[in-house]
Amino acid sequence: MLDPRLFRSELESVQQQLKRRGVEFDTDSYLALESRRKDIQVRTQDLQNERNTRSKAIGQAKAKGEDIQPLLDQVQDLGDQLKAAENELGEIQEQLNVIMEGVPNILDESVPAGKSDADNIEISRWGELPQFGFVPKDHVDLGEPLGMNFELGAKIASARFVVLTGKLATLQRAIIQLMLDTHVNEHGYQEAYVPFMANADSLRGTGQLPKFEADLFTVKNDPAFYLIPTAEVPVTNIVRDVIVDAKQMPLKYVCHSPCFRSEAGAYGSDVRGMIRQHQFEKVELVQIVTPEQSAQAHEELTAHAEAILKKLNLPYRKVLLCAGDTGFSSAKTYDLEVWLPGQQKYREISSCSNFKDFQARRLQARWRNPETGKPELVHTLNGSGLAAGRTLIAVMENYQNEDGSITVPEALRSYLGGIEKIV
RNA sequence: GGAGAGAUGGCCGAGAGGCCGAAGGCGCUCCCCUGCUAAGGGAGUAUGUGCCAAAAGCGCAUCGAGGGUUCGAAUCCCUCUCUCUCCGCCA
Repeated sequence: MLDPRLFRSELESVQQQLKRRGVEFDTDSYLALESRRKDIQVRTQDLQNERNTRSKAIGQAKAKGEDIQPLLDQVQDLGDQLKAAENELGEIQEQLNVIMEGVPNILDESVPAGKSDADNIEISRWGELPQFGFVPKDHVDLGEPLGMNFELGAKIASARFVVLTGKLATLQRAIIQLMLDTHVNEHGYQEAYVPFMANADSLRGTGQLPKFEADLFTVKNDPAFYLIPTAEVPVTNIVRDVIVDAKQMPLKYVCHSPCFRSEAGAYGSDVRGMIRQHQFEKVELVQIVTPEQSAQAHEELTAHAEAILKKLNLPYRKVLLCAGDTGFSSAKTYDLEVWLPGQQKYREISSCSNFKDFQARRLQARWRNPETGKPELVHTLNGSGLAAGRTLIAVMENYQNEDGSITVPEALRSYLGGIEKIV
């Protein structure tokens, strides 16, 4: 959510900013609603003030033993007026809230113009594309003989689920372990274990609700739970309604979790293989920082995700998302795309975003600025470090041999009992 | 699942219809005193929000959440959530 004061004082500039995303903000209906809000709020508070003053007078008169009946007569219809005003105010504020919650974050200045992923800007490339003396297979063909089974996933649950058995399952676990160990031991993150279901308040805090409910799986319960689409949700909500001690900043959490996504809008895309699943494993990096730290923290966090790709010697490129492709809550996002020889394409394996104070405002996540002594909104950031399922795919495809075996990357061998090949 | 107790500011804790945005303590900040240290004295110290360009100022709201009773609710009533204790069940 953006600062409501920004709308009141710099409406035109906000409208211009939103245009960069291709969002047309209807200032007329906003202004009409806002001026009603002002009128009614002032009237409501005046009435409340009057009630408070008169009630106090009644109390004092009673204490002196005076007759309070005349005073009671004076306030007779005040209650009804007040209730009507309060109700009207509540309705208007609700309407304003719906509008405000539907407005995406203001983009960082450095975000390039553009409409779709075709306009994203490649920042850098790393690693050498592997050369094969044969036609490389994709992970589906490679995986089948090794224990990757989509039919079983469909039988047990539905399409877009997979069963991994044997060394492939272990390989994925090893990948997760390598990521966690690296981020904890080398990058200074604190490991977190969190609920994999979250309530509506938490989803609202990180921006998935109310706008993106269709992307979530709901668990029947009263009130409903949602399966987390990313560990970002529970981890970032650690600081919801919290004033963080300045000494503890920045807070850096790393969390492995399964992620559940309905992929409602993705019919027909990436139906083959493990690229786009309803359930996948991810190691997520979350940072809670002060506003002045966030730009640098964003670069660092992205580098932390890159470090995993480097350890695994997987070729990748770093992309700065353009205005049209940057997510709703994000001010600026880097994607890391790993090379998949089976597709002859770079595919997203990590998305690292700086949300600035957008999530923090919804979350009421604050820190106490020692300079002002006042609580101020924190900045939140997160990024995949990395998506484990896609990392598994990337390892399989980049490390494949002509006989269909997979060479285990050096960095993972200690996690796999020293074996060098999966056959 | 059953029985009981509870939820008040950064923390502890008083408060039982009006004098309560809330005593007292701890912590923290500033000042004074003391040659160090320890101790002592004084002042300050919730959050959100409206009017306002902003500050100042003046309001409004908030005592787990939501409803209700009342001229007036931290306080009375109802519903819910969470925490703790005991019993049962359980990885």
